[in-house]
Amino acid sequence: MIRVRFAPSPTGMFHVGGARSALFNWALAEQSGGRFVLRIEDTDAARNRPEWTEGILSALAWIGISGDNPVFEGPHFQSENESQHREAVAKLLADGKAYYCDCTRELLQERTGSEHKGYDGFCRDRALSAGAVRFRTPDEGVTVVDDVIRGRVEFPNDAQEDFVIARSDGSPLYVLANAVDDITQGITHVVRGEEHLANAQRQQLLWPALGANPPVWAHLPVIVNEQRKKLSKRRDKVALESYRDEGYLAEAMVNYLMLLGWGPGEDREIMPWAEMVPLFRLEDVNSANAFFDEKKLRAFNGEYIRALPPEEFAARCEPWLDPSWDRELFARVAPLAQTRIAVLSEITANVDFLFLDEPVFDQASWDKAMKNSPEEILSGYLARLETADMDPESLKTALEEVGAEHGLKLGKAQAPVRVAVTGRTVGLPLFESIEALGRERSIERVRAALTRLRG
RNA sequence: GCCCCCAUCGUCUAGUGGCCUAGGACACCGCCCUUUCAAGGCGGCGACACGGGUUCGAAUCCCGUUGGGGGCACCA
Repeated sequence: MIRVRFAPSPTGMFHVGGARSALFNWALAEQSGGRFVLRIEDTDAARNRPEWTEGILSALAWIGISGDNPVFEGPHFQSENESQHREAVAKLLADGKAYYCDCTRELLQERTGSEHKGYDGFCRDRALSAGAVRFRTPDEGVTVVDDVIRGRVEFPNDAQEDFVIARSDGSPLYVLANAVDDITQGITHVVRGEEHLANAQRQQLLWPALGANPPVWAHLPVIVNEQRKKLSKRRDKVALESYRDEGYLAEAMVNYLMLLGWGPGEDREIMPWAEMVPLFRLEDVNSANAFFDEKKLRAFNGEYIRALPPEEFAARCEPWLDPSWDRELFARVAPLAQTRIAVLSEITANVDFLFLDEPVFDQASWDKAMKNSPEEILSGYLARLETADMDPESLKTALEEVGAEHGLKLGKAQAPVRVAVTGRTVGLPLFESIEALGRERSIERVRAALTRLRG
C-alpha cells in the first residue's frame, strides 16, 4: 500500500507551495487506495502554537483534504515521537554510526580556515560521551538518490560533512526526526519540494543506518515569483487563506495548483479533481520551476464561477454580502453578475447600488458619464420613468426614445442614467438594474442626479 | 566558495528521434456581438538559450557554455 505524507511545520499561514505538495500526495494516495499521512512537524518550540495547527487543518480541508476521506490519516505530531527519535540517536551511537562532538563553530573555523568548509571530522574518534551527535558519513564514493522526477542524482561523499542529528541537550534535529517518523509511519513515497533534495542525500544515508529501505523519492519543482525566486512569505502573497478570503473558489485553486508542474495532457487544463486523480503520475511531473501566475488563477476562477448553477453562485457569495441586504433581491440579480466577476469579493461592487440608500459617488465616473446632454437625457427619462412599464424591454425603449430626441444612440444615452442610478460607469445591464431597484427609488436617483447637475 | 537541480511562446505547459511549417491555455492585440462592462465567437502576435557532437533524421540523446534556481544551522 502506498503511504505518502505531508509534513508541514506550523508557521501561522498555509503556503500555496505546501498546498501543491499536499495535493500531489493526496492524488497519489487517493488513486491507489493508499494513505495520506498528515504529520505536523512541531519540534521547534519557538514556532508551535495550537492555532497554527488549526490553520493547517482548515486550509487542507478547504482544498478537499480531510478526515472525511478514509485515505486521510492523522494528524500525527512529531513532538509526540521524541522518545523514538532519541532511541534512534542512541542506536546510531551504539552502532558506531554516530558520535559525540563538542566542537564549537568558532573552533571549526579556526581549524579549517574557512566558514564555507564543512565539519572536518575532528571528534570522530575522540570517543566523547557528551555533546552534539554527528552522523558518520562515507568519505569516498557517491550517495545516490533515485528520484522519480529527476532521475539518478549523485552526491559526492567527500562534499558531505558529518552532519548533526542531535543537539548537545539531546534533542533530535529535523533531518533525523523526519526520517525516523517516515520510517515508523511506513512511508513509501516521500514527495516534497526541491528544497529538500539536499536533505534526501542525508536521509538516503540515514534510512539504511536505521535499518530501513529508503523510500521512493520525488522532489517537486519550486514555485517561484516573477523574479523567479522561491515564493517567500515576506515578499509574495503565499498564504492559501488570503486567496480563499479574496473569493477564489477551492475548485479553481486546486485545479490551478495541480497544473504547476503537471498537466492532464490532451490539451486540457480545466478539469475537476475527480478526473485528475486517476491521471496523475509522479513520472510526468515537470522538473523545471513554475511561476505562480495569479492572472491565470483568476481566469480559472472566472471559469469556475460561471460554471456554477445560479443558486449555487448566489450561495457562494454569501460571505461577502452585508447582512442587511435583501437576499431575495440579491438572488434576482446575482446571475447578471456571475459573468462579470472573477473572484467572489468583486460581487459587492456590482450589486451594492441596490441596497444602499444612495449610490456610491465618484467624481471621475460622474464627469465621464455626464458629457452628452446629460440634463436633457435625465429629465426626459425621468418623465418616462413615471409611467413606463417596469420591465427591461419597456425601460430600454423609453431610453432609446429619449436618446433619439437628442440625436444619441443608446450607448451614449445610457451613460448618464447608469451613473445616476448605480453611481458607476460600468456594471450590470442597466434596465434589469432599474427593474430590480424599482420605480420609486430609480426616480429618486435620477432626480438627485439632476439636482447635482444643476447645483 | 562548495554540492545539487533546471532550461519549448511573456507565463503554465504538450512534445519521450521522423506525425513539428512545434499544439493548447493565460496574458496581450484586432474584429464580431452589444445599453456600459463582462461573457461568448472568430482571428493575430509569440518559443525549442547558445555551441559542438551522435544519427539518414534531433525540441527530443551526449558533451560543453551561458543563464536561472535550490541547498550548505546544535531551524524545519
